[in-house]
Amino acid sequence: MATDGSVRTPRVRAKADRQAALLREAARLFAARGFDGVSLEDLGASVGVTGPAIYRHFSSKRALLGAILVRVSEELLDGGRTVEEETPDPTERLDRLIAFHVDFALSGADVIRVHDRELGSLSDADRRTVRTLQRTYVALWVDVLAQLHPERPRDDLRVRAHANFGLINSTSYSLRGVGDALPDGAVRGILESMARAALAA
Amino acid sequence: MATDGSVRTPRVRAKADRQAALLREAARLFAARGFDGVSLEDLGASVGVTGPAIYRHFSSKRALLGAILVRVSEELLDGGRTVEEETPDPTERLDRLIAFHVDFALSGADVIRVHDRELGSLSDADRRTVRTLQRTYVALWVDVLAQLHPERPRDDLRVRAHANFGLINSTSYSLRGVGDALPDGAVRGILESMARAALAA
DNA sequence: AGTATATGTTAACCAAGACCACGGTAGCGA
DNA sequence: TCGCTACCGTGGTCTTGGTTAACATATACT
Repeated sequence: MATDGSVRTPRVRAKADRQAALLREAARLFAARGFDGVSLEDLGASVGVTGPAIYRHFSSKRALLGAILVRVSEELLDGGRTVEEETPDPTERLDRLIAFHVDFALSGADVIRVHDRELGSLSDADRRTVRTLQRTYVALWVDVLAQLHPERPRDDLRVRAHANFGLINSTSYSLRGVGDALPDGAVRGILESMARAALAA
Repeated sequence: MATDGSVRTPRVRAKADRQAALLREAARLFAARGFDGVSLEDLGASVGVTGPAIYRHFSSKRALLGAILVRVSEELLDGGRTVEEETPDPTERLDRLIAFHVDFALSGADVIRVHDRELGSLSDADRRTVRTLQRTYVALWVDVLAQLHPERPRDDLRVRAHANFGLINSTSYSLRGVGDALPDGAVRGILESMARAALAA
């Protein structure tokens, strides 16, 4: 019998599934109506349980938001680190960072939207964690940019990195009812070329 | 004696001042803590008045938010229209639109932040109004871009316009504790050159 | 001066919603 | 089969906060 953390029985799997469903639905609802705009009752209903049942999976509503934001920040940083390790050449590394971030923004628009919208609703501890992960991710971009533009001060590059995120993350806003008219992948190409041009300017 | 709408006496001026203060403080607080994160008591206190007193100036909390967002959307559109009328040449017009929007974002970071964050907290009527103003403003950008890139479909250009807004509006997020290290006006220059490059790509 | 009106205050009212306590049920090992 | 435990539903508590009601005051016009 498995005494380690592997899946043991339908019971634990069911629990894991429900947790995953809660995280997914919470991201969707928070993105659409905001953290305060979603009641636990609503959230529970959208995964087929009542409100208080959520406390079997998360210790509070804030903790649930924390789980979402910490996870997305980690995924972002992990992806960025992978690119960093695999791509020594700065020019190519920047390209791959852009591609990764665009991909991330397009596939997880909900989560991205919550990410830069509901930071203030976090517990202090979670907010510190997320902020640190974010800062590290930004630093990773600033490092590449510093290699490509050694003459520019780091503060300058930080502003550019943030502007770049704003550009790419715009999809989480604009795709509401527009992007569907464009062929699949077209948005990706547009954003990548715009980001490259903006960062090279 | 003035029977028209002009300022008559200290009374009306005081009222106008208080209204203006409320709008200003509300924008600041909503930007910092979100619409639901600010109570009328908080807001009142920050202008030297109790919570319920706000009802002498606005019919509801939502109406107050509506006033902020409608006003900013109108200012944006007005500014855009002025540029449109005064600048026939497309290249120059785009440059001036960029300069105007950057200026707007830098001077009214709070309002910008609230603008693309709390649209969902509006009454239906106000939301329609704001959306219409927004659409018109976007169309104004798409028109210029269409002159410069006649071969591109309008949906393509709309995505570019939104990405451009995301880029420029990023200041309302990133300036929290970064931008102060840069000389005044440096951020403006960075954003303008990035926006130009991104839209030309 | 005297009255009406604009603007505030304080004290309720009320709904929404996060969270808790209790009881039931169903899966899991013996 | 028999408990044991995790999970969930129901009902309730308590706080927060928007909104209204009743009352006070100062201003502005007659």
